[in-house]
Amino acid sequence: MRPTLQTVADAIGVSRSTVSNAYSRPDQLSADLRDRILAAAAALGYAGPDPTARSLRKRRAGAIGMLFTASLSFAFTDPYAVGYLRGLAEAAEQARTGLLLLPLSIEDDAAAVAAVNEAVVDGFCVYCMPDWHPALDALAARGLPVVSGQRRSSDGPASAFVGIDEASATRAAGEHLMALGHRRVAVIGDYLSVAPTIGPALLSSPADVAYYTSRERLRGYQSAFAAAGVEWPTVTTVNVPGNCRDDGAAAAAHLLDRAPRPTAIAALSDIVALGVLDALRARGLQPGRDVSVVGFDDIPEAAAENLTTVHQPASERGRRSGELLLDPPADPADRTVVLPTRLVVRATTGPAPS
Amino acid sequence: MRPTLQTVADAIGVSRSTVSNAYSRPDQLSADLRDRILAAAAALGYAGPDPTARSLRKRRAGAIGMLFTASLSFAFTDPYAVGYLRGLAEAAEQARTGLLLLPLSIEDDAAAVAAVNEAVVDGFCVYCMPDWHPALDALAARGLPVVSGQRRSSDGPASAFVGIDEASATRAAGEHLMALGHRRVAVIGDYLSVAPTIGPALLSSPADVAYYTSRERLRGYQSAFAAAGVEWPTVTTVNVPGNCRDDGAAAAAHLLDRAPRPTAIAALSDIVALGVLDALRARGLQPGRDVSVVGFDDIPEAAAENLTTVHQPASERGRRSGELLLDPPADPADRTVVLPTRLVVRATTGPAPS
DNA sequence: GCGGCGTACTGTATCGATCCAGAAGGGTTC
DNA sequence: GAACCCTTCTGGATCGATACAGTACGCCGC
Repeated sequence: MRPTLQTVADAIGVSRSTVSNAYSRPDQLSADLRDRILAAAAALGYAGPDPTARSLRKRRAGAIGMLFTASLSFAFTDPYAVGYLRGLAEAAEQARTGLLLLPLSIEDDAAAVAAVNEAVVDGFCVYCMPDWHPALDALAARGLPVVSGQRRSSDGPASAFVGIDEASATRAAGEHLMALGHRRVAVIGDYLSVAPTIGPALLSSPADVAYYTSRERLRGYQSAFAAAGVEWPTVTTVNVPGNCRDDGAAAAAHLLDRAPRPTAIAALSDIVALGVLDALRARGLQPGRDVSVVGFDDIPEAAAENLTTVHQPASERGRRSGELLLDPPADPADRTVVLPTRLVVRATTGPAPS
Repeated sequence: MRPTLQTVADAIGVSRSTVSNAYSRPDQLSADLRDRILAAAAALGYAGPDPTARSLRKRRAGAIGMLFTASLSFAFTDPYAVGYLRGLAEAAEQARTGLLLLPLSIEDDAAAVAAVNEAVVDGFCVYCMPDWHPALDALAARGLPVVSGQRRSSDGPASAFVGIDEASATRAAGEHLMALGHRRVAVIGDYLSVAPTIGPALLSSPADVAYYTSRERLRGYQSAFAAAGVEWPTVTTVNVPGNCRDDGAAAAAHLLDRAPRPTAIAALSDIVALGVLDALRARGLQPGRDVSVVGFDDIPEAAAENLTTVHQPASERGRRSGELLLDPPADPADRTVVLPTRLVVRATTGPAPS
């Protein structure tokens, strides 16, 4: 049997509490006794207080949980998500806190709920989860502090927000397209339709989208387009099941292989936008001349491929989220952080072809 | 006060055990009673059994710990590490297990040890840690299963290995350089000298390096060079404090700004090799013609920049590590997995200039 | 009518620590 | 030398659950 505090205590004839103090409160006992205790512990192969038991008694887990888009492994394929994670990890590291990534299998909601309920953490960060996901309800039920990047009507008072103004970010991008004279436009994004398939989303309104980030970004485009007289029903929306390059290319095919093709394509993420660029090149079309393309996020690859996009501070978003979670400000007003975004115009947007 | 099992039990006059069974073993009580219990729990705001207490009693944490190079946030800047993490996350997800990233501050060893001792996990994965790091001793003391990518003399019997044959991987790369006629060669890597500074490492032998991965990779180069008559003392070694592009460029400067400069530079990672390429370009030198450069890892950027490198399967390494940790094979022989590597010759190596 | 059996639920022990009120002992103060 | 303090250590209560042996009871067979 593995040794416990009691084992060590018995070995040298002191009380359990004293051994505990030897580890956790060295000022509570003489240096001499402490040395003897640690020596005895080493001899017995006792590695120090059991973290689980300690967590139970201290009511502190020493870790924060991270709830991520769909599949956990997927998070590591998106450079933007990696940037966010880096920031979050920085904050956790600073506070000497672990970072628990939760397995959220997309097919199995019950497993996701179980993951939330079994997580030994002091709080949660939520990032890019569809609004309807049952894990979010489970999370609210646990009553732990939550920092989210998406507002949700049912958010409790313990919930904080760190994010950007998604709608005004895409409004700027939309105005850019309108100013260039584009009138036949399309938008590609994930969670636009319920079914996880590549194809037209047939959205009567952005409000129908059940995923905060996509919904808000669509709203921004909608208002920019409307201001230039381009009404929503004339805008083609295409859904992608995953936020990845291949899906972006496949979705673009739906738009490019029909006439008349749109003169501008707005993707709700850079990864998807890069896929659109692939599709253009495959058809001998030049981005920015034949078809304009806008992304979102400004990941490193976007600069490398000269993609016009909306910049948002990925790692800072993660870092601020972590800080807010680990050290919540007393004033509720400080629990909402809106970070700045900016339109980065590069080579993939240009005047609409006449 | 937050409700507990007892609160719910008292509310409807059953025992604590029965409420526990309602959640964990539904077959142990009538469906009717179970419904009443869950209803009462919902009314009281009880979100289900406390994960910490459950972990203590069940002797299972439901998470695996990850010990990473130096700083946690740093891990997310290296595409190879991200690939490894993706694989590990995949395995964890499959097993419905969380992934706890531990904060290993590089300046503060005591904090790192504390992080290991306080981690509520069922096992650990170790990746890219210097051999001497005290956290590794703390880890061994905890007696939990460990899967490591580096062999260490003090590894316990519970320890498994998933990795590559580092030395033979670099031997292949070294032979490639020798076959191209290079005789004045240099190696850049991290942990080559004790001090975390950019500069010559002054290594009398690879055996002096206290970091498994770098040591083995150097050994491979040493043997390839020696076979071609290039003795170790004539090889220049340069240390980089961090595994990043800028450090690689700065280290290359030490080699390129003196005469005679080496005709080939081997970097122990792609990230550093890409920095070397930057330094070459900054001096108007052409990689593969004026100076040959070899990397290690074969990250996506390596292909994009046509870097000759050694491919190793990043995410598979992570995935196999996770699988081995979560489902340890009975036969100790199966606890060692050596994955294949392969030299990928691209444009940054060429015949030695005469 | 009684043993045997299965189902539904109870109650105590236990997981491995920390908290905290209090006791023992030595030294200081007046 | 009584009162007081400080340091050092103790022991019972507690954190919130699960394990497991045991009880109560209905039902079946004979």
